Amino acid sequence: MKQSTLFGRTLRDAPSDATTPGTQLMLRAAIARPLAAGLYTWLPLGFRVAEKVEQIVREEQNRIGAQEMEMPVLTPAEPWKETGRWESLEPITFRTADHNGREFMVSYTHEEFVHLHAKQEIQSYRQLPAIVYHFQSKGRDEARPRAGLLRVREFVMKDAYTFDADQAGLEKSYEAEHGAYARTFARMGLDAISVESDTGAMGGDVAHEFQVLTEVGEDRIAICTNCDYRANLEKATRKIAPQRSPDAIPAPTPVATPGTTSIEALEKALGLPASAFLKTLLLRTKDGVVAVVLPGDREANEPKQDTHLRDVVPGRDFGGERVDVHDVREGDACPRCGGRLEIKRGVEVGNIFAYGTYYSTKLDATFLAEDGTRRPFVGGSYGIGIGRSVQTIIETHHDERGIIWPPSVAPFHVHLIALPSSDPDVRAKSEALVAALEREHVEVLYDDRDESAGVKFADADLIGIPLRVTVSKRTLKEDKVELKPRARADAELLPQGDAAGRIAAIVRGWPDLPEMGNR
RNA sequence: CGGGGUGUAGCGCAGUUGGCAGCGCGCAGCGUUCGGGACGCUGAGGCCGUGAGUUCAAGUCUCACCACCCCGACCA
Repeated sequence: MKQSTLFGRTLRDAPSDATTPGTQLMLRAAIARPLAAGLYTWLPLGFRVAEKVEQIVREEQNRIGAQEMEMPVLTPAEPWKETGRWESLEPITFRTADHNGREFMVSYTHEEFVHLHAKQEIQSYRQLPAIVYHFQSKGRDEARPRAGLLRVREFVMKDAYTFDADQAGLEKSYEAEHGAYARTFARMGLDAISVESDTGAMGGDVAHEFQVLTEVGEDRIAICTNCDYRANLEKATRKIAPQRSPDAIPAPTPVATPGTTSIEALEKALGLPASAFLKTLLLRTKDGVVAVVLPGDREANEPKQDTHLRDVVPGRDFGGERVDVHDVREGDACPRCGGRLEIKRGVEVGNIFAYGTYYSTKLDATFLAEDGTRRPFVGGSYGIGIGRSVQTIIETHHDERGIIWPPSVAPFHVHLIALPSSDPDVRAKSEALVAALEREHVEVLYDDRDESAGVKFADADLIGIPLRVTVSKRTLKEDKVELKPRARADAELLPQGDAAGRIAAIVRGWPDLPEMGNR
């Protein structure tokens, strides 16, 4: 590929609204361009990366026996209505209707439809377990897209769906996907950790997110410094210190607190720490209004009342259901081992979710079991955001000059720089080397532009292809070419004659490369 | 959805009390350069986000709207 014809130019300055380092580099290196808020176009360089990320995901799904298929972007309303999601997803989905008024949703996910297919294609327990997956665009009407490709309104997601005959089967499939995810992210150079996550409003039993810890992440993860407990803050809990015995505390007495409507004000007025207070929040839920009582130092809402009670002990002085609805913070005790919890930011690059028979019972998706009864499929779904993964790779693989792609996902293997490209000899030798490398299936971006050395090197550092090969008048004088890995500071000179072979050997030695075929 | 910010050339920005719309980079042509974002000369490129209003005169003042970004809320 000649760089002079590349569609997409590098930018010396990042647009001023690009805030994260990765977003700035993504734009500067011509990976993708914004089209509207939360909508991005992959430029050729970025598209190549996205395809490699996809291919790695594909290979790891195939490895566990998952079968690739594809379901449409536009989905009919009726199945969504059967599961109740047509209504519940209303605020965050794009909808449309055809000319006859039939309603559609831009696919948000595909549980409903894959279940309908499973119902048709799988008749017997003998056909189970089954795992299918596809790569498909998802639409989400995010109120606030942010940070380049990290949070967008349309993105390609790999989503896989497992179908099993029973809970034990589901657990096996879930484990298989969990392992596939670990291999997938490791291959693309992402240090993703698996954390316990909230199963959402859908109920369900078990869910994990694969999180890459980075400052630009929008999720907060509680991590135990002592054991392997790791959970999204949405799900995280803590060990609560035992309470003092109620017997030591006198009966509650009213304390006048006119105008004191916040815990902060109470701390000042009564000279006690926030943790000494209880506060009540009224939450409007679909089942009516619910009162929640929390320790005063958790959350920041303001109960509106001008009298407070002193010496109140939960259980003794009031009743109610004990539920875990408070937040967890840095320094809290690990619920598992009592160790210290740290809070870190992370990007959720993937999630896996065992929902059991939630969808199959609603959609009447059943199979004939060994004992002759009809049973609902026991399922799970498993997502990986492709664009978000690419952006996260950039966020975690760069230096002050530019991107440093892991070889497995780099847009090209070699960036070959002719210096100067106006020199006929340099040009001829460069093109011969490009041809020799391509014969060895090495992917080469050939900088044939009539630019100064500074511009070419700066672009090479910015674009971040793993190997930089320089063919110049200077190196040719010694009958050599220069090889410099992007990730290292030092370069070496290779004899021109076996440069192609040496470089191809390095590329073949890289682990984790996806099988892209000839390109 | 609440709060804040920004809209001027492809990108980064300046534009004074309202008085001919500018700079740097990039782009085109010519020439000199050629190992870390070279230099000279010449040039192209603008619905100043949109619409009303005030004024002799609006990039600049007023109002409304739109878009984008940031914080929060919401959300796989």
